[in-house]
Amino acid sequence: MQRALSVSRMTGNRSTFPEWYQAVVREADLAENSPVRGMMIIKPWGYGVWEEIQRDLDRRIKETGHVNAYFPLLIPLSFFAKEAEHVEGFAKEMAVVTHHRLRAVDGKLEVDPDAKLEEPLIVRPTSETIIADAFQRWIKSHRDLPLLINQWANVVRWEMRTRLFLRTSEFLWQEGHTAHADEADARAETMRMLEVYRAFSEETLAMPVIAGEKPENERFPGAVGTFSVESMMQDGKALQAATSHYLGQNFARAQNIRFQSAAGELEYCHTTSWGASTRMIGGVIMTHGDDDGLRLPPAIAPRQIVIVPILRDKPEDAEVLAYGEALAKALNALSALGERVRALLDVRGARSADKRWEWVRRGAPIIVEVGPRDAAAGQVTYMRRDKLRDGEKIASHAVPRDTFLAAAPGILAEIQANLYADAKALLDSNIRSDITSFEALADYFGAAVDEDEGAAFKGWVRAPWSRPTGEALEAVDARLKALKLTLRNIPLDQQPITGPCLFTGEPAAEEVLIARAY
RNA sequence: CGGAGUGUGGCUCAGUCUGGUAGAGCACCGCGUUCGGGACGCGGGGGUCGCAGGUUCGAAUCCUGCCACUCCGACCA
Repeated sequence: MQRALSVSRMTGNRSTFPEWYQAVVREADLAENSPVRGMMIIKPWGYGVWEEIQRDLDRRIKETGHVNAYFPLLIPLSFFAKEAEHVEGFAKEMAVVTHHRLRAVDGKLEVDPDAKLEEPLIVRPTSETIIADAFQRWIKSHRDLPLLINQWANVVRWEMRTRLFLRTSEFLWQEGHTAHADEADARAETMRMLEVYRAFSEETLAMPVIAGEKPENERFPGAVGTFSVESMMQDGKALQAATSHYLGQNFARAQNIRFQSAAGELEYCHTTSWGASTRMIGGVIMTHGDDDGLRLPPAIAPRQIVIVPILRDKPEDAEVLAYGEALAKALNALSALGERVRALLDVRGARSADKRWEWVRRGAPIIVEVGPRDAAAGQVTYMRRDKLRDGEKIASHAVPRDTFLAAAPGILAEIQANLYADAKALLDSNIRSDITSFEALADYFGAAVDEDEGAAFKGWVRAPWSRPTGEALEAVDARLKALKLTLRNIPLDQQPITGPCLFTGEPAAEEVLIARAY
């Protein structure tokens, strides 16, 4: 039997995992590269997934008291200079607009030197500075606080090396920006949104994560504290799925965001920012995909149930189509996972077998076939994308139509839960906390760092450490880098410390998560 | 920006070493037989062989330069 993908993700050869990933993106019709280097075209099925992600995450953001607004795409260069670490962190990847007009010379367009901008404009890599500028004007009194704003937008970061969804020069995201009267309130906000991301990742994306604080060398430029949710991909590498930052008063001081307190004093606000992007789609692919293509959690599947009619260019086709239409209508009237079921009757003129496999590759959670026999018997034949195969055989189930209608919402919920359980099992069984020395760490991940090193799957390590800072932390980072490892985060959910610091031998303060990362 | 590799119909590639009328499979279009587990037959459409120069009677093939893409690093959501 021919398989959906020409490459398998689990061949034991590490270099094929990226190939498998690319094959899924292509075969599932999610996105493709564009004429502009590093910028992707998100195709309708991929964008449909993003719309479901937006819808669910937007609801969670609003339920926690935030409102949406929109700020400009272009930011005056001088705004970035106001926060030293911030500009330093983004300087190397900013796209700059310097002119506002072209002119035609000998039939060719060129930049008009007379149209040079007084001040260059930056295509936003993130919007802290332009939003801070607005906050500075909006906030006068403690009664204006907290100010809780979210923006859905695109941003541009001129990346050297890009990968569809995981790292593109332009990406779509939401960025939350809030201002508070004091540190405690701002820190509570930072943690509240981290929890929103945790819940969203696990409940909606079916992607288990470990939430924690980033070590200081991994902080967002300009932040006092950065927190992340980290997810384990099927090759064992970690993906930072979302981040939440406590910015202290850094941006408030840089851009003069002040309020008059109840006591009449002028005080600087404490601000936060937090974001999640189209990268999460890459995470979903690498968490749930298999050798037949994508498997979508029902919560974010643009179509949760796809009905493929078995047609034969015969009079009985009309009956099959009518049967299918009625079934789609009945399914769309149901609710599952807290919202309306999204079902589709695929009436395109392609062969049934081709359509069926296309939906398998795209990851539709339930694929239903209705043919003359089903129509006559009042039944449906369906297959579940989470359990597509029984060995080499496709596992399909024929049940009475009413039975299926009654069961469908439950099956969708079960698929959602199954995908999560599988990913959770991978995560839980691949975090080692029995590594007690740096040598053992190097041993586990393999001292060799050449090309063909990673034959075996390597998970993550939780290890005690003394939370070094400054140069001591840089030294730790350098030692890890030699092993292609990074500090992911310091899990909020700490386990008992098992020994001294893995790096310094000093008494350990807490556990840190170590992994190879995207 | 470094290292490696690849550029030939939409896709995957052969052909390049050894210069001599541009090919295959898949996909696409038409007709027919099929269709309930990734169909088959017959017929068709589609490529200035990444770009620019050079060598040659003749270049996908040899030479020079450039460009793009992929993978691996550095950077990062």
